[in-house]
Amino acid sequence: MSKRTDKRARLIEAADKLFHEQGVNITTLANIASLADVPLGNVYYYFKSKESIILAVIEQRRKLIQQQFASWDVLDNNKGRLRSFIEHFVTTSPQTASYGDALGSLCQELSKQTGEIALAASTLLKEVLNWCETQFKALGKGEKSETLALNLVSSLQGISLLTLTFKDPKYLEKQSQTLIQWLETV
Amino acid sequence: MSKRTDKRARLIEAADKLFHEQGVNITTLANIASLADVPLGNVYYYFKSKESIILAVIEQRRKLIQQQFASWDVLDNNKGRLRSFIEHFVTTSPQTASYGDALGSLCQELSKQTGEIALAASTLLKEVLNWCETQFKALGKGEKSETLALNLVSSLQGISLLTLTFKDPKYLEKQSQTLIQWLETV
DNA sequence: GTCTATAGGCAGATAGAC
DNA sequence: GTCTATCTGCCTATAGAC
Repeated sequence: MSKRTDKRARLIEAADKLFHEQGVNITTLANIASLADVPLGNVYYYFKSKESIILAVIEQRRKLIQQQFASWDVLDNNKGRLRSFIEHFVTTSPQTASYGDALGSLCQELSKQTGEIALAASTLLKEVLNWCETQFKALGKGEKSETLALNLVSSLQGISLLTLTFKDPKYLEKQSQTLIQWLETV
Repeated sequence: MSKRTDKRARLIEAADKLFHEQGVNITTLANIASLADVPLGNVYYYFKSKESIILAVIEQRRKLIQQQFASWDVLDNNKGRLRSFIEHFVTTSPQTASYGDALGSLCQELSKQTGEIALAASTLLKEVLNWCETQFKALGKGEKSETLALNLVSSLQGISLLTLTFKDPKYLEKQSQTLIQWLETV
């Protein structure tokens, strides 16, 4: 791996972490450069603007999401895939209590901006919805699959906001149990 | 009404609008002063800092929420109160598609900050949860009331995020219908 | 009470030596 | 490819005339 790739990757990783923990708008290029241990002026060799870093972070998140889905897609059990999706929210519930859901926070913040960035963020959430819909279809839910996917994703996003607001992972843990039970009844 | 009250109220109203439409962090005191038609330097006669404006906006939102609840509390029909709450989200769905839910956006953004402000925002959402729980108790749901309130509020907040992300009020409209049906079954 | 002018600091972005 | 120094502009906040 070349140095170019290495530093670039470190900057994206640092930006992703800070965007999640502090928010995109508050995070400065100096913050990112400092965390990535890259001199501020050097950032502009890898990214032409803050906006292009944001886009790179979105694409990084896309890869991460696709990897998670790929790791669950190998499961034989149809409902097990959706259970894994829900349980993943429990795994990250402490971070969610401190900083919110990474994807939800990003969409919330970027959707108020105009242009390319808001669109890019929305396609991320769309991929999540599509994957869930695919799982429900594999369960034979047919036309209902879209609605079920919408219910699942919005429920997890909503409880993530409450978990952040009240700074308590219990909200997410409890709602996940409810959703796993719900999964058996639909 | 004194001039003091008038200008102060205009500043709070302008800040509330801009915080919702752009986000708290992006909004500058110059933006607020301009929209309220108050000279920038004069803002500091009414508020000692940006933080104190944010707190004033939160308290303004609290009054608004309490007024809405009071207007629904006069309804005789127990379920009708909760239906009014849900239908209110439909009424504001176009704004939600553009700027997100006002309360949810505020909590999302402020919860990542430390200190007094995050706490103040969380008590707003808590009041909403408490009101819903009270309504479910009036319906005789007893111990289940807290869980039901949590389901209702998180579902509305989650779908508000999707509505914003995909810039389409339909998400909120559809989910509201689902929730009103759900209300009959619980 | 009101408003202009501006201080002081920090943001994004660039120039140019190495 | 790398990094220091810095430009330019905007932000919060203040000073002080009226």
